[in-house]
Amino acid sequence: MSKRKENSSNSINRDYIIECDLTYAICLVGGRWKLLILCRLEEGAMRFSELRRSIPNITERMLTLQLKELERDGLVRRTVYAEVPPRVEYELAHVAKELIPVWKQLSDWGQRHRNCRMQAVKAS
Amino acid sequence: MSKRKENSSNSINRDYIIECDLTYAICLVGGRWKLLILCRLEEGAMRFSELRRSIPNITERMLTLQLKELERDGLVRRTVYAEVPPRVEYELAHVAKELIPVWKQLSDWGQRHRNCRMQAVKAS
DNA sequence: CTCATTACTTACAAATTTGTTAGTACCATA
DNA sequence: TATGGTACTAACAAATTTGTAAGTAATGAG
Repeated sequence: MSKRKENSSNSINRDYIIECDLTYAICLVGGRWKLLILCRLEEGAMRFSELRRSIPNITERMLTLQLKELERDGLVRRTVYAEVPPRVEYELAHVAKELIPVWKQLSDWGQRHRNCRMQAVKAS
Repeated sequence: MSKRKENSSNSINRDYIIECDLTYAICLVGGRWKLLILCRLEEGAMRFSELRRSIPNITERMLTLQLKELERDGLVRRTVYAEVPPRVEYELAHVAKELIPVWKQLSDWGQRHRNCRMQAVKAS
């Protein structure tokens, strides 16, 4: 999401894709780490380092990038406390909270789907 | 989704990501075109060429790729009719139909979010 | 015999996303 | 003075996704 080439077919298609409310929504929470981050914030605000520790595989760079995008897109609120060592907290914005029931359902569906698949594999 | 390098951190992280039911679900329908395709199939089966025409910007290659993945993941059923010229129809599998209400909600959320954003921009 | 249609496939290239490594500034503590 | 914690940033490289352009096989119509 850094530098994008304008007028590449690729970016033209991205623009086309987000005309649809559904794919627009998916773009906001898509990417490898975003929903994982959002889930962590469900219980309340967390510091950068807490998030980092709670998602072992993510790198600092990726966490920073994704948090920045989430903030830019209004899904996450960032609060800096003027302390030393620095303290920065992230929490779900209102719109993101509205999404919680939806991602619960998606998660349930994912679980069911996974089970179906496993059955299918067993049967073959 | 073609050749992947095993043991790259990238693919290790993908495996990690799909341990969570939610991100697993998102992976199944993620990618630029999948949900757009699934939406088209909501009303019933469609031929390859119909799909292609109904999504003007997609290339044949992308459509083929995404349909293959959707089929592999059990979201779409593919039926070949032994005719000439060939006729191949795609339709939502049962699991995918279960997802319809969820993507409706996501779509509604997307619309609301988009409106909020526009207001925010106007206000600034 | 030539052309058109359908549903693809292939080889390649461009663009984007993700990961690696090292570095920053601030201050507290040992 | 050296080290450690916090929340990052920057330069670079690797991996993956997406797009381009051309080609395939079967057959029917003209």
